[in-house]
Amino acid sequence: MEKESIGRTQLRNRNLKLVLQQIINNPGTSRVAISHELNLNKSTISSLYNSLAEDHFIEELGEGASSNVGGRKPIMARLNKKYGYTITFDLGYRQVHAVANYLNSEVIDHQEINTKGQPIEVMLQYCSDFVKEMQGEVVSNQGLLGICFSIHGIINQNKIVNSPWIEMNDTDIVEQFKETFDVPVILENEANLSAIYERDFNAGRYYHNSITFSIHRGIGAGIILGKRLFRGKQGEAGEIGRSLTLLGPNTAGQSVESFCSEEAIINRVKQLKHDDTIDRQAVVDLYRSKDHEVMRILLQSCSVIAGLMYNVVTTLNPDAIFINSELLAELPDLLTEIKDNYQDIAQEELPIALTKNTKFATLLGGCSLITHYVLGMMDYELHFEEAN
Amino acid sequence: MEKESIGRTQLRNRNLKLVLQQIINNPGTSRVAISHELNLNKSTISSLYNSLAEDHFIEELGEGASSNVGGRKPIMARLNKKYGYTITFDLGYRQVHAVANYLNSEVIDHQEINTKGQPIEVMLQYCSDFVKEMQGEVVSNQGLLGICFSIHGIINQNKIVNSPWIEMNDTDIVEQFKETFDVPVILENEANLSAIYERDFNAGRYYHNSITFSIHRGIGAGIILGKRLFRGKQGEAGEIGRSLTLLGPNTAGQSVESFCSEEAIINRVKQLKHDDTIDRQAVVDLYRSKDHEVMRILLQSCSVIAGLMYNVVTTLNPDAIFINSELLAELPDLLTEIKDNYQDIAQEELPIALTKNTKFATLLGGCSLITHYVLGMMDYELHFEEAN
DNA sequence: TTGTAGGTTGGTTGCTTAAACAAACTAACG
DNA sequence: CGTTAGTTTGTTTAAGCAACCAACCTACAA
Repeated sequence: MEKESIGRTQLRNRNLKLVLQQIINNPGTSRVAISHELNLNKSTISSLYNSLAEDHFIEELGEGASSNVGGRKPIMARLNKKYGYTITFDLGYRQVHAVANYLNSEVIDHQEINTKGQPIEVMLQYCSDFVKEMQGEVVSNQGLLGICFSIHGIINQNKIVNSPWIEMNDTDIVEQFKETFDVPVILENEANLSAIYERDFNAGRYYHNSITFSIHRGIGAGIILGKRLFRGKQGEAGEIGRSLTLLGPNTAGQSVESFCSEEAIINRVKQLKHDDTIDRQAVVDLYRSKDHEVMRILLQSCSVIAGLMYNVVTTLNPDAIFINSELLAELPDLLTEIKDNYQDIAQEELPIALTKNTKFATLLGGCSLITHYVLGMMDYELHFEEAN
Repeated sequence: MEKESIGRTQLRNRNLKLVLQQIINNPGTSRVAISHELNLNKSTISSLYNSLAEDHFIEELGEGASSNVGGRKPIMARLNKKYGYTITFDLGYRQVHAVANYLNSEVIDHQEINTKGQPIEVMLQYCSDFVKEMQGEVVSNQGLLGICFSIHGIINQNKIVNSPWIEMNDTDIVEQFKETFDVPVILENEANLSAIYERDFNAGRYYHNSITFSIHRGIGAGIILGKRLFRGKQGEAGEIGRSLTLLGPNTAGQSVESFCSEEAIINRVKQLKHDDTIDRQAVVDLYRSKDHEVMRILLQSCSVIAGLMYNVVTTLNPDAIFINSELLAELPDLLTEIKDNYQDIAQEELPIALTKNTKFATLLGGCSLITHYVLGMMDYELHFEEAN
C-alpha cells in the first residue's frame, strides 16, 4: 500500500528488475517477448537487457524457433544460474538439513546430519563448516550471495522470538553468520517457508491466496495472501496450533496443538500403550497394523484438523490448502480422512494437497526467500523449477 | 505483488497521484513539504502540483505560518472538496440510509427511510430519487463522481453472490445505476466497509492489520491486511459467522452465527419468553432490567465471541480489533465482558474497540471506497476526517 | 524609530540529463 | 518479398539541477 515515490533512477531500477523477472520466470524468452509482455519499447528492453547481461545475469541459449511465416529467429535467454549461489539450513529438532542452490534454485549440494540432543552451538558449527565447504567447491560469478535459516519457532524482525524445540542460549545466528561470511542472513519460520515453497514452485503458482498447514511436532500455518507472505504484527500469524477446539462458556478450551500435533499424538499413544519408546515410526506401524486405539486417536485428530481447516478457510477464503506433514506423508489414508471430514462440514470444493517431499519443501522455500532478497526483489513474483 | 511496467506516462501519472495523496492526507501542506516527503525535486513537485491545480483538484488556503527564523511563508493547499461528490447507500434490513459526500468525505446530506418489508425495487427507487435530488442541489466542479452500495451479503466481482436478508429478485443494481447516472457504481459488503472506515478514518490509521467484527443480524468480519482490504477468493473472506464452535469428532458442530448473532439471540429470547414480539430493543431492556435468563444468554454469547476473536487473532495476529454492533453500542457492559473473556484466554494485550457511530461507519467506509475508486487511487492510502 | 543588510525559506524559471520512445535500419529467416 | 528479431540513431519527455525571485525574519546602525 505505501507507495514510494519514483524518480528517474528508481524507474530504471524497477524496469531492470521487471526484465530480470521475465527472464527468470520464462526461461528461454527473448527481447521481443519481454517487450511485448511489459509493454515497453523494444529498444528500451534491449537497453535494459544489455545492462543485465553486463552484470552477468543472463545466459544466452542460441537461437530459438522462428515463426512459421519466416523472420529472424529470436535469441533465447535465461537466468545465468551461476551468477552466484545461496545456502539454506533447516535447524530441525532431530537433524540439521543443509542445501546450496544456484540462483535459479537448482540444488548444488545437500547434506543432512543427525544432531538430536546436541546444543545449538554444535548445530551452527556444522552449518558454518558446510558454508566453508561450499565456498571451496562451488564456482560462480559472485560467489555466496546469502544464507537462510529455517527456524521451528516464531521470527520477528529477523530475530527468534520463540523457539519451543531448540534451546537457543541467546545465540545471535544472524550476527554470527553475517559477520563471518559477509552476506545477508535471513531467519524465517518453517511453516512460512513451506508456504513460500508452495507459492513459488510447481503447484501454488496459480493460486493468489493459499495456506500451508505445517503439522510436525507443533502445528503452524504459512499464509500467502495476494502472493505475499503474511506474517502479522509480530510474525505470529499462522500460529493456529493455539486455536481453541471449543468456543463457549468454559473458555478453558483445549488448544488444537495440545490435542493433535505429532507431539501430542505420540504422547497419547505412549500413555495408552504404557510404552515410553514410542516414536513417530511406531505410531505409523501401529496404524498400519490397524491397531484400534491408535486408529481412533489419529482419526479423531483428523476430524479436529478438518474442523480447524474449515474455520481458517471460513475466515480467509483462500484458493487452496496445502499440508506439510511427515506423518500424513507416510499415512496418506489420513489425508483422505481429513478431506472427507472437510467436505462434510464445508459442502464446498477446495483444493487440498499434500506437500511433496516434505523436508525439501522448507529448504527450497528458504532458497526462494533468500534469492528474492539478494536480488532486491522481495516484492516480485518469481517462479522456480524443482528438479526431478 | 504483480508489478506493472512503468513507462514515462505511468511514471508521471503515479507521481501525480502521490502528490494528490499528500495533499489529501495532509490538508494545509505546501509544495516544499511534499517535495521533502516524496524525495522529489522541488521543481518536479511544482510541475505536478500545477497539473493538479489545472484539473481543479487543489484549493489554496493562502499563506501559512512562516518558520521562526524567517523566510517566505508557504502557500497552504488542501484538496478541493468541491471537485465533485459521491453518494453511498446502505441497504439495510429495516431501512435505507443514504449519504452524499464531497471528495474530502465531508457529509453534504444524509437521509434515512424505513423500508422494512418493502421489496428491493422500492428501496432502489428511493435511492434513485436521492441521487436526482442531489444532482439538483449540490454544486461542484465535476458533479456526481460515483455511487457505492453497502450490501449485507457477499459480493464478488461487484456482483451480489448472496443476500440472506433481502430478496434481490435478480435485480442488477450496478447495471441499473450505471446506466441511469453514467458514473461508476460499486457494491461492497457491509462488514468490509466498516473495516475500511476504521482504516481510513480516525483510529485505524496507525494499524496496518486490523479486523472489524460486524455483529448485526449476522456475524461477519472485514479484514484489513497491510492496509488493504482482503476479500479472499470469492469475496467470502471474513464470513466468520460460519465458524464452528466445536472442533472434534462430532463435526456437526454449531456455527457461531447460529448461536450468537443478533438474530439468534433474539430468537432464543423469543422462545424463552414465549413472546414473538421481542426485538432488539426488548432484549436490551430485559438485560438492563437484569433479567436473569437474558443476561445468561448474552454473557454466553460474549464468551463465544471472545473465543472466536481469539481464534481469528491467533491465525492473523492483527494490530487491533474493532467491533461494530448496535447491540454492543447499547450495552457497553458486554464489551467489557468480551474483553475480559479474551484476556483470560489470550494473556496478551490487544486493542479492542467499539466502532463509534455504528451506522455512519458503513456509509463513510463506502464513501472512502468509492472516492478511492473514482480518483483511480484504489491502492493508495487515503485518510479522511470525520466531522463532529 | 526606521532602514537596511544578511540570512532563511518557498516557489518559479530555464537548462541539463537520462530514460523511454519512435523510426529507420540490419540480420536472418520462409 | 514479406516477416520477425534485434540494433542504431535521433527525439521526446519528465525528473533533476542551479540560479533566481519573493517574502519573510533578525540584527544592528543611523
